[in-house]
Amino acid sequence: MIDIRQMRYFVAVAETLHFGRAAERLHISQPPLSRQIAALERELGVHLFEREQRRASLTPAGRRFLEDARAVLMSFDQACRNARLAERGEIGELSIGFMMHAAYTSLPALARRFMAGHPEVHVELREVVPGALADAVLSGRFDAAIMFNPGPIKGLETRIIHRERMCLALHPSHPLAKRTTISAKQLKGQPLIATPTEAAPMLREAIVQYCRSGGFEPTIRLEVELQQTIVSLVAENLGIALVPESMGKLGIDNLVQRDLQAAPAIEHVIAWRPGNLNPALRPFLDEARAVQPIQPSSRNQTR
Amino acid sequence: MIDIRQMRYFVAVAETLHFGRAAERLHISQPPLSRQIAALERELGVHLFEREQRRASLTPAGRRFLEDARAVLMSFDQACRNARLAERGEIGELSIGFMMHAAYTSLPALARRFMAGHPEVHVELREVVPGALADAVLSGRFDAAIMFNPGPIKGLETRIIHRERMCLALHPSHPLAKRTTISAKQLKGQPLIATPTEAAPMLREAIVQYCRSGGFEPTIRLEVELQQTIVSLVAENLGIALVPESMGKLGIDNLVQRDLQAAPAIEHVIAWRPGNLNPALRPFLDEARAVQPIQPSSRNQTR
DNA sequence: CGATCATGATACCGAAAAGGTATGAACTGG
DNA sequence: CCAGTTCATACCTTTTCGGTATCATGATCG
Repeated sequence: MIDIRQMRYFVAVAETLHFGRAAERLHISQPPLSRQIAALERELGVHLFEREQRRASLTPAGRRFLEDARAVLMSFDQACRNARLAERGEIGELSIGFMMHAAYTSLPALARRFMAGHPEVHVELREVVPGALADAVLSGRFDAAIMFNPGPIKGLETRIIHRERMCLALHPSHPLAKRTTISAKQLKGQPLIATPTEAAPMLREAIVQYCRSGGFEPTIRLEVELQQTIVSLVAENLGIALVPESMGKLGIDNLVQRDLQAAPAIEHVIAWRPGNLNPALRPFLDEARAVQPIQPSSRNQTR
Repeated sequence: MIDIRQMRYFVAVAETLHFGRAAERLHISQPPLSRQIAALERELGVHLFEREQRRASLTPAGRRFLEDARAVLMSFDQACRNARLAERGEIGELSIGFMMHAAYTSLPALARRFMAGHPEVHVELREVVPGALADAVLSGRFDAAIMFNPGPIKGLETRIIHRERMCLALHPSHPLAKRTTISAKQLKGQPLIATPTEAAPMLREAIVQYCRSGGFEPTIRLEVELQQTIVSLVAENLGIALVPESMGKLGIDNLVQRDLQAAPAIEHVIAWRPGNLNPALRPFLDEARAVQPIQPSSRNQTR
């Protein structure tokens, strides 16, 4: 009968694609590992690895099984942890990743509500650059994360919890600061400050798209990872930036914000891995429902 | 080390609360089972059962573990099945439960779209009385179901896919048939035909609520399980009924529908068990997103 | 109240399975 | 063609599992 150990062995081999190193990682010797994998393939009736010429690789069925096996192992381990935590009355620990923008918008209310309602849960909040959040949730590093809406990602469930418009941040002395509303065309030729694609892909994409709607490719003069740095640089008059409106809450001197015509909106979502058995996750997501953005669906839903 | 077999044993004992019968179900004798459970408790460091005087019962931690263990076992078995299916190129089988109302509204488009995009998936569609759907999904009988919105249910994720108003169905000769719009008050004293609470709790609830808003308790003269029967009986002039507007699509003779003032709306949701590893489920849910009801959230979401 | 029954735990044994070492087979690369 | 790498096989030892027999405890009933 197939058991969880064989799954662990399989994942180790699938991740290293090397029986020797996988065995090392599992603290067993190589021959038993080979035998267990062979037994697993025999019992499943499925070829998981392609063994051609000293190089192991996954078959399509193996890739499928790797995905599932990872999820099963995480659930399995979490189930054991849950039992121990439940025994001690600590219903759980919850680790939430978020990007800086959330710290000024949806996160504070959400965290406050949840922690008030669940005092026995230890909550870990950790700020990370937006681009790293999806992977961190998938790998189990975080139980949930607040990030820009990345569209559908395999293995992630998301729900929109905040939506805000972008605006233009600039130095008070900047010529464009005289206007109340600025159109995309007027940005042509202006030196922009923005995050690199890796740090916040969706935000960067929104900025580029908006510029294209004005008929030009944006000139990104400076790339910096942190949003705080972007606005400080704008306040130093080193360029202008398209930022979410909530950045105004930073209260930075020598910085003004102006409306954009047909301003692009950017959505914050809460993302989690379905199948995550952390008992504290579900109530947290339920709280997140309550802080949903201004959109009729949240009024109409009875849930 | 804890393994999947011990989890299976635990679930069997937890479900029967009887070591002897659990052992029988597992096709082993009782002593090894006792030993495995004891080992599991020792390795977890958690008391799962309260053994007092010939009666085994679950501790709170045991209940928690039972829930998780069931989910883990389902995922585990599905992972093995997935591997076999993937090997054969049949990416999957998907079984969908639905209530009769969905057959005239959201289901046809959804099923057609999904099957067109996933010809290799074998889809099983099965009609069931609405009240049985939630349990059928939780038990794994169906991968997903289309039902009336039951509000939050532990272990179920739901998404609204259809919303329609209720209307009044009556025989053309009925006095109320002369009016175009009927208020709740005017229904007072009228003999209603409706489903019993067990068959369609949410529908029944909506009807009762609407009558109360008219200041009276409804008189349900006839209770029948099937919606088709309800409208036939109305066509036989045995009473009137509050039914979803889409029932008109049945095209029944001697039946007319009239608008209700402040008509209650009833929502259809698609429900599934998060953690269900069936590879065909995710694409099906994605298709379901596309047939979301007339509500801004579906227009605004980029996903 | 004592005999009997029901139920889970313990003791002990043989069988199955897991892991370890040594070694073989197949391929690579100089 | 030989050394090196990498996975598979052979064989042995240890562990673990399930089975039978039996015990301890509390319930049930005449």
